[in-house]
Amino acid sequence: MRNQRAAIVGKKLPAAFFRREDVLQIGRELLGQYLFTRLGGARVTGGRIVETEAYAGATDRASHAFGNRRTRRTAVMYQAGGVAYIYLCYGLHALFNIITGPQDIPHAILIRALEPTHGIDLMLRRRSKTRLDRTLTAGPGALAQALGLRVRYSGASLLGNKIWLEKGIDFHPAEIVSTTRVGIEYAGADAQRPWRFLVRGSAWSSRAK
DNA sequence: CCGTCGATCTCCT
DNA sequence: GGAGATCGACGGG
Repeated sequence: MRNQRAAIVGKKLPAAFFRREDVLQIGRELLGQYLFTRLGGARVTGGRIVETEAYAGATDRASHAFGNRRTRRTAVMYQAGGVAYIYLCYGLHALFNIITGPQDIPHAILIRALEPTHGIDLMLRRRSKTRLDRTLTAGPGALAQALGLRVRYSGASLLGNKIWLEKGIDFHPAEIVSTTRVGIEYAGADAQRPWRFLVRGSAWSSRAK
């Protein structure tokens, strides 16, 4: 009942959504879905996802879990889908990922941008901004900061009432752009895979090169 | 508008 | 010792 009450705009995405094997398909389907947080207080913050990147676990050179590498940082990637993987990038920025697939399959989806819809004033405060524009939540580091997502929440369930997803828009394939992922030039042939997904024409996407 | 650069944690060589 | 799933400040055109 508590979880029902936590829903803001629609039904929560269930464990079965996250535990499917096809990380590329989930990466596409996450576009248009709502991501919400209620962290450090009563206020809900979030919006509709407009940009994702899929990381295909053991076989993907761009993945932290390539070759089934296990470190303290990446241990949560091996849990069953539906938990957060949050790590520190360049020593500064928390990057938020959704772990997908069955247990021991370390698939992850990086959430790169969203269209803010809820708790915009609190997100502005977390980002030390006064005006709402695309820089509030465009780019994975900016998005995580706006939502209050810190490394300490890595491993948190996405099925509870602190961090969760809800049903939003389902886009037609023609409304989705797929292109190469950002910042993984070291990944050889995997750097060329079109595993970054964007809502076509969205004004809220990152402009990373 | 664009390119450059510093910040500074985790993991790898 | 070096690089990285980044961002924002700064200086030049």
